[in-house]
Amino acid sequence: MERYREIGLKLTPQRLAILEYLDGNTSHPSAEDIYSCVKKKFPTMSFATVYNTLETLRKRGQILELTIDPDRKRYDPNIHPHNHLICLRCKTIVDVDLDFEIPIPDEARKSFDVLGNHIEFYGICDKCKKGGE
Amino acid sequence: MERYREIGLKLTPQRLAILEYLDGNTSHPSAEDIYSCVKKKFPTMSFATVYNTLETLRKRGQILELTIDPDRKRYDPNIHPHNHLICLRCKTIVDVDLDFEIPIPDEARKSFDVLGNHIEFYGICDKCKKGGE
DNA sequence: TTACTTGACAAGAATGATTCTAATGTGATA
DNA sequence: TATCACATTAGAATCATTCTTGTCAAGTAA
Repeated sequence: MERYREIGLKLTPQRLAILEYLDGNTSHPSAEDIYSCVKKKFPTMSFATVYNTLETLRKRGQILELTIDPDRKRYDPNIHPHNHLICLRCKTIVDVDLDFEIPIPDEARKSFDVLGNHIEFYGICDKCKKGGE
Repeated sequence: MERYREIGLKLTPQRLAILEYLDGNTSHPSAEDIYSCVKKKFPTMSFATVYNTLETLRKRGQILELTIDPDRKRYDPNIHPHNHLICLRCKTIVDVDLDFEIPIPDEARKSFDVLGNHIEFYGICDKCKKGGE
């Protein structure tokens, strides 16, 4: 946790609660998920604090902002290169840790500095397969 | 264009204008982009019509809804399997047509019906590289 | 060609995620 | 322990998207 102070973050109780919630969390929570959980401990917690903290962490490369869910942004504290699989029905996201060798296409390199890539797998999870029509 | 009638779409002038705008369009427009262009021809065009039409096309597999842009949904009339590269600054999206063999990981298959995948490349485009700070 | 039916359209309100504002509070440092 | 830069709060504002309701028109069949 000290590493956060080292990158110039003030460690407020609210931030620590958010960091603790995120630490090791593989549920790819939304801002709302984080807010409603941390609010239990800090009833005066504001949505703005959640968004501010997430943005600060993102800018310092401590979390990933995922765009795979069409309804809302999702956040991932695992910053090692990995990929994701989302259920198109319930929007559950799971990690896909296999490492694929994706060559950066010349076509792309011509006019872009390509910084990275991310593979989105999509499908239907078991739960939705059984429950849903 | 007749193919749209065949899949049960009523071909209204508004829809034809939207379809014409999308046909061969590789700019990955947002709903706003589509609206503001088509509105020139149909000044009474409503946003709801754009969204309704896009949703109808999507449900029938005639367009792709892209989630790669964190700010808004983007639409792609090219439904052949392909990937995308986005500029993190200006959100320009270009097609990456190379076909990668992405094996569906067992880990994922265990608890999901995996239906497909999509690779997002991200970087900075030449224009932003020069213009931006 | 006409009338019918179903689905599409328009206008604007509503929703909901996210961002902004302005006033107040507080870690970290010296 | 005082200071200051930055964080927090509450609530308003924004903006993409969806919904509602009344009207209209494409496609079909007579």
